Amino acid sequence: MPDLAAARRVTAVDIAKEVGVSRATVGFVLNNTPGKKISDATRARVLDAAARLGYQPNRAAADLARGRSKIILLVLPGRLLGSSLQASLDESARVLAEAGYALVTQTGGPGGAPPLWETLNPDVVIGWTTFTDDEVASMRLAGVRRIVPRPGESARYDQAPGVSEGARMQVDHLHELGHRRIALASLADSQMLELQRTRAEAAVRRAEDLGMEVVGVRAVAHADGSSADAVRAWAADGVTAIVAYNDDVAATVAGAAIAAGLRIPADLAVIGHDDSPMAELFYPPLSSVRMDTVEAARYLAEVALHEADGRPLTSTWTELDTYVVARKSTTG
Amino acid sequence: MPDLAAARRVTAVDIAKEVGVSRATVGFVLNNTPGKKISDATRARVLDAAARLGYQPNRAAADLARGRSKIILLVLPGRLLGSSLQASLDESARVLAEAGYALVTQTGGPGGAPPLWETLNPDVVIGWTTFTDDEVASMRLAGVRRIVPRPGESARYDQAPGVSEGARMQVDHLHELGHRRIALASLADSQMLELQRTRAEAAVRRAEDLGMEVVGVRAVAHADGSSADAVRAWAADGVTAIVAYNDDVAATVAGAAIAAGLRIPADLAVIGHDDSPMAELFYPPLSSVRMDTVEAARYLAEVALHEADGRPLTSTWTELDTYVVARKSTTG
DNA sequence: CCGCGCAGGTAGCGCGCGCTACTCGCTCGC
DNA sequence: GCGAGCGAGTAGCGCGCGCTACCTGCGCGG
Repeated sequence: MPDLAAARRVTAVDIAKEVGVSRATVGFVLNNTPGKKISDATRARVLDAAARLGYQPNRAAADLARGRSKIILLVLPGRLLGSSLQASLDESARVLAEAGYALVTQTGGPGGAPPLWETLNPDVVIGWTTFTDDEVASMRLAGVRRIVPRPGESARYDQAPGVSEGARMQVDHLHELGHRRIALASLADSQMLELQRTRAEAAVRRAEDLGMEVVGVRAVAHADGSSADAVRAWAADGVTAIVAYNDDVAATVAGAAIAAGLRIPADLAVIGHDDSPMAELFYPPLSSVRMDTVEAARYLAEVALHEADGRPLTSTWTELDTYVVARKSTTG
Repeated sequence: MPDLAAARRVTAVDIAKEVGVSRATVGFVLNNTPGKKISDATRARVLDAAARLGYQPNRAAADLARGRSKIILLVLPGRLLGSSLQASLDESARVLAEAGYALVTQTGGPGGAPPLWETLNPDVVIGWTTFTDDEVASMRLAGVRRIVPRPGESARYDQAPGVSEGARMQVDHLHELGHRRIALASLADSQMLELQRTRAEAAVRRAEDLGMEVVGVRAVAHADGSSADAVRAWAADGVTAIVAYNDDVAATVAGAAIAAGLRIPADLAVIGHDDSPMAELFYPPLSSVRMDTVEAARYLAEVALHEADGRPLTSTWTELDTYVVARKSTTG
């Protein structure tokens, strides 16, 4: 039964005993407490003992003493967000982990599981879009003190280039290809109405600036026949290209168009957004807009550390790089 | 500056003072401590005060005193797993939240972000597949005591019907449609080699039992030309249907086939796995295999509570319901 | 009328760590 | 020669909660 010995976790006291110093000294060494001079000899012995004994600080105790946890909660709206971001989030997590923080992401909006901030006691909660007043109240009640974007500082994200820039580029792309009469396709059952509206507005504005005609916005779902209806209406209306809210919408539209006997892109060009894996897998491959999510993820980590540790912010959200990935759904 | 008052969170001491009882009493009431008699009158006053003051127990302190956290970490292998599961995970989270537990899911395998169990101090870690010895060692070091599936109890999941049943159903479906010569398509760059192999073996075995010919397994990627090559080879080989590892693979194959001028399913039928949203959005819509993830999610919550709270297990993994969703990629 | 038992509490320790407030001894400037 | 100053460390409190060990008053049997 070696479990008897292994059962108790190694604490700072064990290290102190082992080395022959006080527990406080151990703490100072392990935390690199600034303003505390510990001789290199002692420091080395403590670190050695910690490694040898396999010391792991007790999170709960540390959190309690510190008065805050080292958890950063990222709230993403459903799976609607480009999966490329999901991927580069790993990078953020790595950076944060280096600073001792755990990045927990929660997807899914209202009606789903109860928000993790109620139970996780995160130090910072970061949202992709602004939070509703109810959500903010709930966080406050749960003791969350750092919220990004700050309640009150209204929807910075929605106004940021990263959000509407993609929509503009979709339009530019179609314009370059000679399209002059376009329509917008959005998602019917979405929690992301605000984001959709923001993008749609940006697209319409750009199209008008370029002298293009915009027939309107249509909500599309693949379950009912709404996509078939939409395609028919567009065809009758002389529309030659569709700006889709995201790649799912683009695929729905493209599928319906093919089913209706239209050729893509000759009869109807379609461009999506987010450059999800499906954009490449679809046949014909879908043109899409890719955002430099690596940069976004890096920025995310920076904001988190700024809030949690007070580190300085060196860059801004606006530097998000966005570009069109042209594929056959527009270029043939 | 009302922050001065609001800054300090409400603790059990505040409630005790407010009600005029000891802090211990407050604790007994709030935790419904079994074996402790508290009069209904006092109980009501305590609960009332707690609600009025907006009391939220301090997670860190509770975890410290209890000696364990209330976090359950679920480790999923990448985004490869059917997204339908992802959705019904909300249900598990809800059940667990009711019991006071937070369900945190981590996706992404080795090479990605450092595992959350190192920083989150979860009470239970649940994996979709078995963990490697390294992972188990890392968890042990981090102080994780409850691991599912239990290290040692080898790969129950991989042998479970839920995992290979789908592969068998893919084959059955193609057999029913009259196909007698099939091939398997798998993913090239995957962290899920074990799962792929398990499924492939199951598919081959079933096909042989049914007297079908299996040409072999080909790894396919959409980036290089491997899918086009594969389609050409299959066509030359007289293969009439493809069993794809998942919907992404199915889409890749279907796209390559269409590009090569083949008709789907007349010249080549394709069936995917997981019934991801893209299966429905693809044109032609892809037949796929759907697993009853709601049931899986419910089971997951049950296992978690069994490990954490010692609640009894009432069902087993084997009851996972699996069925084919037939669409045009096989049925025309 | 005594004492026993039990409902209904209370006092306070322990969890492991962060960190402030102290001590101690030695060097160095004048 | 002496104290100021500093490097190097220690004692121990406080964080908020779970829970054990104890305490008290009251009803009731003998």
